[in-house]
Amino acid sequence: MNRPTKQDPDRGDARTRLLESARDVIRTQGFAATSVDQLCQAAGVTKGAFFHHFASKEALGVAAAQFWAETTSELFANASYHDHAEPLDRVLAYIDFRRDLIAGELEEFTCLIGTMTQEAYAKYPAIREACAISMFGHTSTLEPDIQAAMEASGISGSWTAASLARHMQAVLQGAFILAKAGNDSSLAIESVDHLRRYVELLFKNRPKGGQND
Amino acid sequence: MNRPTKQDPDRGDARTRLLESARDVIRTQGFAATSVDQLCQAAGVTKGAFFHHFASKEALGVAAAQFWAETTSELFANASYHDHAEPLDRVLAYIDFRRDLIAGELEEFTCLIGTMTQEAYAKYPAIREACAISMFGHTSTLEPDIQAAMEASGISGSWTAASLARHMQAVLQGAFILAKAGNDSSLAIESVDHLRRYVELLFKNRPKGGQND
DNA sequence: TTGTTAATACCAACCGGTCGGTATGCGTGT
DNA sequence: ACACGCATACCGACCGGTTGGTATTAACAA
Repeated sequence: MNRPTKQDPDRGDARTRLLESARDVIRTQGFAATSVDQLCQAAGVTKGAFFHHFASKEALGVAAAQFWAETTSELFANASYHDHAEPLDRVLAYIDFRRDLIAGELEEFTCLIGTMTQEAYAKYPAIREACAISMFGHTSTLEPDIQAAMEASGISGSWTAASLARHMQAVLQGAFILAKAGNDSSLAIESVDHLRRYVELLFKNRPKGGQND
Repeated sequence: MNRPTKQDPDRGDARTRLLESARDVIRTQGFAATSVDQLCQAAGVTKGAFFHHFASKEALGVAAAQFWAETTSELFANASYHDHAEPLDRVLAYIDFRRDLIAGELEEFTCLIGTMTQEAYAKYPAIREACAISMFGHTSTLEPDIQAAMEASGISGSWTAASLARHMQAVLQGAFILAKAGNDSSLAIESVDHLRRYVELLFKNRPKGGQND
């Protein structure tokens, strides 16, 4: 149980454990259905510690979204889908990577951001904002590869690299919802497969150097 | 304020108003964040009336999902996208219809089922089940047109009509989440446009009578 | 090295208020 | 007469948040 130092001011042990617990519990139960007491029990800390680190339950939601953004961006930055020479291959490898992540229990692969967004967008604007930053921050990392693939294929259609990146995110989010509704992870994989086919079709049947749409 | 009669046993005035209020309030705030008192106030009834019609808050969630399924299936059954000779045109017209529904405020076009599924899938199995019936009940209505379009185009790929119908639903659900995160309905429209392009590409560049994938 | 001060991390008990749910009474249509 | 639809009043449990306080550490002076 190491304490933070002046060189590392924030980031106490209790704080991290609370954020990890928040990620796991909120992902399964949702934000509103999760009580502060439940979070404290899961993290093994007291309520006093909770409100020492977070001004409110909403503030924890914001911090959890940021924590999610940090940890997942690290995961994607270190992933091997970047190791392809062709930009289109990197995009397709990203989709394969996301597909492979869909394994095991629902609580382990679904997205905290998507779950919180639905509950928070009207009631907790600060959480919605943090979710937006996390979500669109991630999609923006996909844009360079998509853009390069478009240029390599001579595509200049009515859609942009940014919009395709966001659409890929939308498919994943929707896939998670269907998996939850049907309680079957293969429903999510199914949609990711359709997404991969879409990207393949987009870049395969291009008119050389012309308008695509 | 007409009361229900013995000839018209269910569907009392208070019950319907509660279900309509549940649809509107839960869609914006989520299920867990919505209190029974709030529902009663929105419907203009007392708590006694609430628990007269619904055994519990969870039972209201189930009834709200069924109510949603009834009203939306009526909307889709009467829509004009069925009035096309070619099955592929009916599928594309369905997508256009869904696209046109995305207008106005978020609370008016987003999906109650998708919202409730995220919160209920682990904590309220009965609600999850009701959401699954509503969601996949709707996607199954799309299958005949997709199947007919596949046969008309001689497509027999690695995907099925049912899976494409579910993928269309996934895109819509994900599009709603992105719209909520970015607080911008055009983010949803953008994804629906990608979905339309996918369906067009699927059926346009077919090998005549051969394997498509 | 040691004593002092200040800041931080954390705890246990508790607060007013709200939660989902219940018990019961009462007016109305049949 | 009486079943039904709903209102009023109320309950114990739990909610998010606050309180006063303690243990640990860093910073600095002697």
